[in-house]
Amino acid sequence: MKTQPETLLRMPTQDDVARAAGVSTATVSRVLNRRSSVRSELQTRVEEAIERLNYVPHAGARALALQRSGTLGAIIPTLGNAIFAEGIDAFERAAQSLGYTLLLSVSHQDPDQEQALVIKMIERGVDGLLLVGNEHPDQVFHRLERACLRYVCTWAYDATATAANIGFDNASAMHPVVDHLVTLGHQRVGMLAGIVTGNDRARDRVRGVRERLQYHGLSLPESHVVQVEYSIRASRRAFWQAIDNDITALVCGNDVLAFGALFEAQAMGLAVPAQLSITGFDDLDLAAELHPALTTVQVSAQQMGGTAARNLIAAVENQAAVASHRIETTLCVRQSTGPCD
Amino acid sequence: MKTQPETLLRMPTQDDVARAAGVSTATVSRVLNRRSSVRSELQTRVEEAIERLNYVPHAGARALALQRSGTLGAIIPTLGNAIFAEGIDAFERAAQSLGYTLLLSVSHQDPDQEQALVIKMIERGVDGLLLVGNEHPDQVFHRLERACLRYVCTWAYDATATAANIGFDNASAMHPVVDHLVTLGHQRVGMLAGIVTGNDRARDRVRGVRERLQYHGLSLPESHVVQVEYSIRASRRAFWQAIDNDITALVCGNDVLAFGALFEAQAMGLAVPAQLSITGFDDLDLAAELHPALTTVQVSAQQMGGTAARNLIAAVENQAAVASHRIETTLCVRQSTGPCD
DNA sequence: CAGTAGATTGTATGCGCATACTTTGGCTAG
DNA sequence: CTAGCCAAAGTATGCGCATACAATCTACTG
Repeated sequence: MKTQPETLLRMPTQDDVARAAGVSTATVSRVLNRRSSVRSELQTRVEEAIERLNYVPHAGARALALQRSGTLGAIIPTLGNAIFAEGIDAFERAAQSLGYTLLLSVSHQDPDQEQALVIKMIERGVDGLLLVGNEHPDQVFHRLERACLRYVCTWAYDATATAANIGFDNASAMHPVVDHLVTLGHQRVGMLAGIVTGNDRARDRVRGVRERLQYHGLSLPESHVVQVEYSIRASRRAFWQAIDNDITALVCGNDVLAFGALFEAQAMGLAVPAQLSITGFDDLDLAAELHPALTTVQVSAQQMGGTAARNLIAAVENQAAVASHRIETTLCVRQSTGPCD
Repeated sequence: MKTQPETLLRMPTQDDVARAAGVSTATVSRVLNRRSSVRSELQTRVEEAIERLNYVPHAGARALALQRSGTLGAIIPTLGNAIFAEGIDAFERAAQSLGYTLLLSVSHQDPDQEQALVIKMIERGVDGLLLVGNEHPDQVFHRLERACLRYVCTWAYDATATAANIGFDNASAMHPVVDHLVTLGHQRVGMLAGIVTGNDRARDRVRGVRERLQYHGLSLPESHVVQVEYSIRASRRAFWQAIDNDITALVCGNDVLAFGALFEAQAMGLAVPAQLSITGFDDLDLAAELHPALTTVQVSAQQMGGTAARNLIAAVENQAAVASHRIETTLCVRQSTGPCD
């Protein structure tokens, strides 16, 4: 008694549902999209058929007909950095709650790669795109504009940027750090920075430290800035180079670098903060738990990711421009900083 | 002299390219897909037109015509856990290098949510799907089978599982840990475990510890197992409850819990490992940097993610079943474990 | 009771692409 | 010199869905 026509050979389509429910495909579509009234009897008949057949609409076909995909894209430098993972987690959550799916790609800090990924995203027809930082190849912006694709640059806030920004001012976020150190009496400050090439956030943080030191009549010579790859290991190795110039305070471009500096200092018997003050940036969970707990700049990646998703989606759905948003940062003073000598 | 017909109103289509190059759409398609020979003169004419118009193929339409989307999906519990972030990073990288794009969703440990996300993934027409763990609602498996969708369960390896597994045996990975502790003379062992509900990995780790202790003639009573949410903070709070039963060694279900235990012990003046040995699981970067460095189980999330992507894609492209793969784990003995008293 | 606005439902079309099938043109073998 | 063949290009169709438009049916209004 095998009378199933075509089992498993093909995913059921709207047409199959229509036939099973004894209605037209238009009615099925209407039930699915609730954009038009359908007699409740037919409604349930269709719903039952959908259930029975395990029907699932085909997003590709939908995108083709609707000219919208219901997806949001994100291109980030890496997932290895906890702060990006956290931001993307929030971005995905907000997107999901508004019915959008996340397309995620990782550029590994390579501009060419990033450009290729942007094209991929356009192909995929994402409705909105999240990028990290304001520094991208011109071609990237051209293509995005050309495709009329809404996008937002995150992790940075620059009032003069042409792109929508959702983030914080990486330079001025460093000012309170410097103020804090100067108040504690520090005069010779060094910096363990992230790699600056192609990374406006890292560069702006260095700039912020330098400009604020100058404001206080101090300086941050190039020789006092050491660039390090993002890892505790690398940071530990670079630590000695960074404190070469008998410095009393070390500002780190992010928490991971600060962790490395702290561990290395402790391992070598350099007392923190008695002999050296150390600061971080990001306020990762770990920062508050260490001994001494790390003085650092807190920034809500959660809020940033969530806002980015919501603003992008609002822009898409209202045919409007993406709204920029400045995220606040806060200096968390803990025990890794103390008075100079 | 404005003679551009329809600028920016519409993305260019294959048709526009064909017209611009003076060929048919079929030829454009052939150039794009290189599946059939085209005279080199036409080839370049088409390529120039593509370049000139900034043409980008529409993935939705492509998926519709090809019945394949060129995307891989992944549904993970959270990105907040560094080890998942690392695994997904590798998964994405491998997928990207083979021409696939990643669709990522986060279930936040909610089975209903997960099921809804699986349906979303089917809608999106992903060619393959990565799940975490072997424990999922029946409906999830039914739907995946029904959709003839290749999928793989990661972070676990169970030879008896029906689904393809790419991961490690969470229970036996714990055996060397127990052996190590027993060799050091520990008799009373406690465990700080992850929340076990709906999490077969966490449960298997507890089981592994228990069965191995029994193998050594020891035991792990329920009262010696404390379940904790994944965070240093939560771990610190639960620490005292966990070592209540004058235990000499504390096995933690993951590194983050171990970090919390270690910090709390140190903060309260409990010497590690002199008074208490602590072990972790995952071997996060931080584990090796702490003082004392953490004895933990190393597992290559990198390898797991990469293998998952490659096996999924191979299965898709060869119309074959997904190959399971067992990942090795290694016990890294460091300084957080020592002889009992 | 005829007529009509309004509510439902059905029909037909196009979204952009890949490809089966068809046509064209250049060659070779007989 | 011509039938026959192969390569290259074009034509036409369908993938699954949403929706404009057409058709039908309902319930009132005058």
